[in-house]
Amino acid sequence: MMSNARTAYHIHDHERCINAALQLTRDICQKNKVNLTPTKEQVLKLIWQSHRPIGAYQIQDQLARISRKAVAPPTVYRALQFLTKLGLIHKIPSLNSFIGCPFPNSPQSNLFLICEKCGNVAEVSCRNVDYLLQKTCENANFNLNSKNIE
Amino acid sequence: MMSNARTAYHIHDHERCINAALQLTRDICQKNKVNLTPTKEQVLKLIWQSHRPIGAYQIQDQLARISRKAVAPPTVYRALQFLTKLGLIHKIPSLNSFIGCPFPNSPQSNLFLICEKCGNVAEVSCRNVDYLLQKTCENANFNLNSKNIE
DNA sequence: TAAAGTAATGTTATATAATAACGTTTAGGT
DNA sequence: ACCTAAACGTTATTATATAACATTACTTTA
Repeated sequence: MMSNARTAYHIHDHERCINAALQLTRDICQKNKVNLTPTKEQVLKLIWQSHRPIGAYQIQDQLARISRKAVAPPTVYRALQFLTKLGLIHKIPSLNSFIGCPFPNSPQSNLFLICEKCGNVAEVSCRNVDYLLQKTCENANFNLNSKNIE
Repeated sequence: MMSNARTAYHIHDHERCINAALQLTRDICQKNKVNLTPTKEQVLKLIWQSHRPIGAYQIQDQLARISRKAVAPPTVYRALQFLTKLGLIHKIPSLNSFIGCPFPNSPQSNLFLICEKCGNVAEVSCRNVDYLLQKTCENANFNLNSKNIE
């Protein structure tokens, strides 16, 4: 089982989280031959500023403040789509907000532990869960393509 | 394992689904000593018109047509909240829409199988899945209060 | 039955989230 | 310098959800 629950809910050196995410992001962009523009990188940083998911319009505000100019929603949503496609961030549908993926290279489990107290979200990747859900879907004659567990 | 996948994705006598849901709803309202008003019942019926989840504003349109008068969003959202609290319907966050619960009395699993082809949604209640998720959360030192699996 | 209380509904306005459509800029490649 | 494609900007609009307050309707009881 892979999880960032240990760090996500506890005090830790968050700079390391950010740096790790940035490094992974650069690697993955290079591998995929796509261009991580300043705006996109900034959006990623804003998402990684904490382990709390952030909404698109919060990102918009902060991005506008940092870049000292108006930012329209499409700018933000473009970056979000870009990052999502690469598996670098996830949308948490029930919160209409976005969280950085701590292990974008691993087979995506998309199992999120949302803390009701602090609002932080940890991600878990667990073979057992994946396997059981796969089996459960097969039982229902259902072909599992993607999943989201909150 | 409990599931309505057999019926949900196949041709069946849907009147039976609707009647069963209505009967269960009336029972549950009586048991909880709450008042199932005509509007609320109508909303439930609209949700149960198919196994495809329906959005609040689709409900609004149809409700307005049926009752031959304007219906504002709060009317719909109030009914939705009422039905949700009783476990009679569920919101599918990733679709911003609502689906009838086929077994509102059973311990809620909230595991939804969303068909990418037909859009129909089946619900599954499975002890194994519940148990494994519970365990997984415990491993992460996490106390599971509610879940949503799509 | 009148008054008071409470549950339900109506009404208006607004907040929040997301996308469509189209124009402009900009960074390489030739 | 010119072309092209990707990225970004701009304006407008659609979709989803809730806040705040007024009104109605039903119930209970003095």
